[in-house]
Amino acid sequence: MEDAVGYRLRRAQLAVFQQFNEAFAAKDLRPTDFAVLLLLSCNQGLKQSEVAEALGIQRANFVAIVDGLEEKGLVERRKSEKDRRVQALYTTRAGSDYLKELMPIWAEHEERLIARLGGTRERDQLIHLLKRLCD
Amino acid sequence: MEDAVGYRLRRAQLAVFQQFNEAFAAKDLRPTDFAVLLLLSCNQGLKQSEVAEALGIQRANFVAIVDGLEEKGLVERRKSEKDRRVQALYTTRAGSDYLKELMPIWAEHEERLIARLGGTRERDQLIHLLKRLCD
DNA sequence: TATTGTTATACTCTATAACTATA
DNA sequence: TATAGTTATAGAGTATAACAATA
Repeated sequence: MEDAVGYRLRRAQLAVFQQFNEAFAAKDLRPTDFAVLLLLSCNQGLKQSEVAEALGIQRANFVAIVDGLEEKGLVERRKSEKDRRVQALYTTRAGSDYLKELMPIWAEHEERLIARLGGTRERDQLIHLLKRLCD
Repeated sequence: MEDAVGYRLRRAQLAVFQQFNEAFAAKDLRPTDFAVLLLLSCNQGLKQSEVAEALGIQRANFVAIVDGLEEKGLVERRKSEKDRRVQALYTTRAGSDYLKELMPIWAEHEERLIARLGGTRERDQLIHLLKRLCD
């Protein structure tokens, strides 16, 4: 039981998300919001449904998340010219500025995790194994 | 982003829990229910709050879980003689019989995960790393 | 017909405070 | 006064179906 993969994953995820929330407490930002900003910053113009799928969120539930980020002025929806059905997502200037503030906090958060794991080698191993579970 | 520890943990947990639910679909059993049965089978008489804490569930939310298992006749609450405040939890005969049915399904589930990871060595590595994140 | 985004809705999970009975 | 279990409740998160606009 102690060594059940699912149980261990759940406990680890709980611990890591809690640490994330503590690190970002002053920023009023959920892990998902951060993930959207980070994803868009490297992939401007992704379709709304592409971002949702990339993060494992159903498109119906993703609407409110984008609404929130848009209200905060961090993200912008633009109707695609090629296909008028799709909303292409972009970070605003404010959004990318905000992300620049967040990156050091995130880097520190990841460093703390690496320290717990015992080093970057161990972190890489972990990521590798976690990816295998998702194929 | 692809390699953020928290993101990878979330995706992996989602995938593993989904596979668990598929494996146990015919059994009408959630991961948490199974965890309670398994934990009690090796630790009869644990306090309700001890089981809750062991599973990372708040005692207030754990009440309904025990209610459900008790209604199904799988688990039993007994007031402790030493301390009349505490509910000691035990699996019933039906509960341990049921668990015996579940164990092969669970074993198969874990085997599938081990296959994905590449072997038991990799599984042990993963468990080791996940435990480190929870200290 | 099929797809994208959306709305509405229900269900589960989680978090918090307050109550009770015991200690 | 403190603790174990309980209740109530509000807030997230998640799942599903149906609709409008567009393809």
